[in-house]
Amino acid sequence: MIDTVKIAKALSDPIRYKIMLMLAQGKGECCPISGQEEDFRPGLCNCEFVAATGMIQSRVSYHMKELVDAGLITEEPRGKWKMYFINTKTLKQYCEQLAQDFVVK
Amino acid sequence: MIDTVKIAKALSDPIRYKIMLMLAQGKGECCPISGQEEDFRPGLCNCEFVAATGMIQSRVSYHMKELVDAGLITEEPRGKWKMYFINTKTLKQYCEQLAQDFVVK
DNA sequence: TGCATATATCAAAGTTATTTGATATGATGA
DNA sequence: TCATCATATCAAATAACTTTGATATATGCA
Repeated sequence: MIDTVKIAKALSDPIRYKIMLMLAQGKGECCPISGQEEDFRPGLCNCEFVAATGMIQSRVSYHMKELVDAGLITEEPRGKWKMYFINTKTLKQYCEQLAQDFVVK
Repeated sequence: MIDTVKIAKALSDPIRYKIMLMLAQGKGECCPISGQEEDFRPGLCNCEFVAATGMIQSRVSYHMKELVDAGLITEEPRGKWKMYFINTKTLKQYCEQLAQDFVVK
């Protein structure tokens, strides 16, 4: 069962929302990821957000953790980088839960 | 245009989420509203939440204002009471925006 | 009018979240 | 191994949010 309030809290910060948007767009410029493989998924590393937002690294790290904890993104180590991917499944479940709780009566 | 982050913030408090659930259920016991009229909409007054949650009145009032400001509920004075109604339109727009921002790419 | 009830607002206190700077961990590559 | 780079974690400071108790406003009714 998803934690609707926790997901809402994760989405309730403008910086985290922007990070989510960047992940959804999936356009990275910083780290060497390729898009030719069979199982390619767009992902971005921590330093991508540092570059794009001007925030210091520890601040980005804190927000990434919040998003991971809420299940909105997943992380995957790649060498010394860590790649992040948006988790559309959680977003879908979140919307479905909202619909069930509030709309469908 | 809806403010997605603001709506998420309004939904990110467990008390406000509970209030929303109560409004969606629309089962009031405190104030004299009838369900026979042609244009009847289920609504609840402030004191309903005070009774159901044990919170003091000013606290409920604060949270109702947060929900109203986010557009998640509407309010309507009825004599000395104020009735609240869930605004499913905003919830719908919120979900649509999430889908557009994060899922549809 | 005067009293009771319902809600709003305010300031102060309490709590939680965010930011920063420093330091630690862990991987890479010379 | 050693230096470098990317990320994580921590403690302290700051900022934002929530709660409370007191008071104000407004309506309804005797």
